Amino acid sequence: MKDVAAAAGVAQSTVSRILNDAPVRIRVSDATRERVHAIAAELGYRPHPFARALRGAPSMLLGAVVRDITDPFFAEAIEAMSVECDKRGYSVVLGHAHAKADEALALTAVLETRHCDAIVLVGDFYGERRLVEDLRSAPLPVVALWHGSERHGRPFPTVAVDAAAGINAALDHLTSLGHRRIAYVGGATRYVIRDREVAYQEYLAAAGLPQAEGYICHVPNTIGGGELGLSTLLGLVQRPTAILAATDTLAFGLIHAAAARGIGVPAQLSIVGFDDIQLAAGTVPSLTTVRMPITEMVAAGVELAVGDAGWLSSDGQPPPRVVFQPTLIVRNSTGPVAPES
Amino acid sequence: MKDVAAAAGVAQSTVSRILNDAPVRIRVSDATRERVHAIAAELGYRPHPFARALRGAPSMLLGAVVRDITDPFFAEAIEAMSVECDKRGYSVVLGHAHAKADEALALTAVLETRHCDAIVLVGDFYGERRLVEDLRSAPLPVVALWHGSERHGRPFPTVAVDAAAGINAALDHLTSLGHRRIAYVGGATRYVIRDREVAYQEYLAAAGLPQAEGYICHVPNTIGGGELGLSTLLGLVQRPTAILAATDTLAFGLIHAAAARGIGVPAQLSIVGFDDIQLAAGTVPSLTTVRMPITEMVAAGVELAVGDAGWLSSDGQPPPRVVFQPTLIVRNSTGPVAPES
DNA sequence: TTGTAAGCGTTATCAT
DNA sequence: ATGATAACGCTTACAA
Repeated sequence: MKDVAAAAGVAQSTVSRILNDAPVRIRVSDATRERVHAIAAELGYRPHPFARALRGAPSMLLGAVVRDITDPFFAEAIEAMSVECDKRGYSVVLGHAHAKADEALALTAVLETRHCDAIVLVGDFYGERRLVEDLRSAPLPVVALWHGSERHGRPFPTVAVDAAAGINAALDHLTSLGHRRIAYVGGATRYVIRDREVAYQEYLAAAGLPQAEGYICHVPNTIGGGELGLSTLLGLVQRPTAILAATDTLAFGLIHAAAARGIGVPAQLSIVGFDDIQLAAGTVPSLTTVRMPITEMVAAGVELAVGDAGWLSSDGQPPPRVVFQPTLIVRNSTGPVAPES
Repeated sequence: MKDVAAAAGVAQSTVSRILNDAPVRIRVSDATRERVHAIAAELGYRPHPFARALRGAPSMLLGAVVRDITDPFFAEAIEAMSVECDKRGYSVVLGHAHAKADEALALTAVLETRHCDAIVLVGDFYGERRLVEDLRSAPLPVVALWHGSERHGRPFPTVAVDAAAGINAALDHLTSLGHRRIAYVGGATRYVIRDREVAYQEYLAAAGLPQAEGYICHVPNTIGGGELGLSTLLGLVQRPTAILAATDTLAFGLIHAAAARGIGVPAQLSIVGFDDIQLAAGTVPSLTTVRMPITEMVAAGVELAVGDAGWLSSDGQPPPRVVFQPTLIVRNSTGPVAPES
C-alpha cells in the first residue's frame, strides 16, 4: 500500500480511504480515486489481513472444532460449513479434537481462539470439561452444533435436531410394519447419541412395547461396533425383529454382519439408521434412515456465530437454542415383520 | 504483554525475550525471568498471532484446498492432515473448491494465500487452470497431493501414489482368479483417475486381455455413477466377469446395482475398488480394494509444504515428486470366475 | 542484564 | 479533498 501511495503520489491514508470505499467516499475526488484504483490493480495490491486484524478488524476466520472428520456425517457438515462460510467471506479453520489428554485438547482450542472471530463446536464434547470451561470464558462467540439436548446443560448457543421426532418417526414406521421386538444399538457416552437412546426408551414405554434389558446395546460407533451389536443381539432368547441404530455407520455394520450370517435384511431383520450419509443410498439393501437438514443447521450455526444478531450481549438470558426437524427416509432395509421369527 | 511488563516493572522487550526463550536466554537474570513468568501466567497472557505474523513470523496456518470433503477418501486425508499439522503446531485452513466459476475459485484461493504459510492442494484440479496459475505465482510454497501423474505436467512439488502398481495388483488378483473379461468404470476427467485408467489399459494390452471398447465406462464419481456403469456394462454382448472401479464410491454403486438386479457378487461378478475408505470393510460383500498410505502421504506433503527443506529455493530443478506404493486389500467382492458366465 | 525505539501494514483522528 | 501521525501487539537492533 505504501508503494501504491508512492506511485500515485498521494498519502497512504488517501489510498486506504479509496480502497475501502470509506464512509467519506463522496469526499474524495474522482480523478484521484481512479488513479489510485488503477495503480493498485496494476501493482497487484492485496490487503494484508493480519494488519487489519491487528487494528481490530474481524479476521474472517471461523474455527470449527470437530470430533472426528472421518465420520462421514461430520464430513458433510464441514462441507456445508465451508460453503456457508464462503458465502459470507469467512474461512474455516479446523480445530483438532483428537488429542487424548484433556489438557492438549484444551490447549489446541485456546490457540484457535486467538485467530478466529468465533468457534463452532461440531458434535458434542462429552468428557471434555476442560475444553468447555476454557471456551466458556473465551472472549468470542462459541456455538454448538449437534451438542445433545439441554438435559445436559447448555453452555453455548446451540443448534440441534429434534432427536425424539426422528426416533419416533423411525419407530412408528417399524411398528406399522408389525415390529414389536425392536432393539437399539448405539454409543454409550455422547450426549447427542444418548438423546436418541432416551427417545427410544420413552417410545417403547409409551407404546407398551417389550423393553428387554438386552435390547439396548452399547458399542463403539464403528462398523465393528455394529457387527458386535448384532452378534450380541442374536444371542438373546427373544431375538429382536428390528434394530434401530444410533448412526448410519452402526447400521452399516449391522447390515454387513447380518449378511455374513445369512440373515436376510429386511426379510428376517429390519434395520434403521440415523444421519442419512451419502452412502446410505448405496448399501445392500439401501438403508432406511433419519435425515437431518445439515445445510440449514450449519447455516443457522454460522449465523449464530458470526451473524450480526449479537447474541453475546444478551447476558441475562440463557443462550438461544435452535431446533430443526428430521425426516425419515424409507428405503429397503425395513420391511414387514417375518411371520415366523 | 504491555500489562505484564507494567506489572512486573520491566520493559516489554524483556518480557518478550523471556517468554520467547530467546537465543540470549542465558543473559536474563533468573529472578526477573521467574517473576515475569509468574505474572504472565497469572494474567493469562497469550501472544497475539497477528502481531507476530505482521512482524514476519510464520502464521502457523496451512491452507488445504480440497475438491470435495464429502468424498470419504478426502475426509480421511483431511483428518490425517489435521493430525499431522497439530503435531507441528500448525492449524489447517480449509480452502473452498466448490465455486462453479473459475474466477471465484481462484479468488478464494488467493485470499487463503494471505493468511497461510503454505498451501496444500488435495486432489487434482483439472480444468482449474486459473487457480493453478495464480498459485504458481504465489509467493508461498504450494504442494499437491493426489494430483495425478507427471504426464500432465508438474507445476508443484507433488506427493502421489503409484497408480500403476495398485491397478496391476488388482488385475493380477483378478486374472489369477481366472478373469479375462475385465471392465473399468471411472470418471472421465480427473488426472488422478485417468492414471488408473491408463494403467488398466496398459495392463490389458500387455497381458493380451480383451479390450472391448465398451469395457471402459466413464461415469460421475458417485453411487449413481456406479449404478449407471453397471447397467451400461450389462448391456454389452460380451459381459465382463469382473469390474475394476476407479474409486470405492463407484464400487459401492456397482455392488448396490448388482444386488438390485440379483447378480451375485462375487459369484457372478467380481468387483474391485480403489481407496479403501473406512466403510469398504462394511459393504455386502466387503470390498476388495487398493489402499494408499494416507497418513504417510499426508505427512510427506506437509513436510514439503512447511518443513525446513527449503524446496522453494532450488529454482533450477523441477519440483520434487514423492511416490508411495499402494497395497491390495483382498476381501469378499472378488472370487473365481463363474464357469458358465 | 535491561531499557529504548523503530517498524511490520492498516485504519482512524486530527490537521491542513 | 488530502496529508501527517498515532496506534494495534509484538520482535529486535541498538543503547545504556
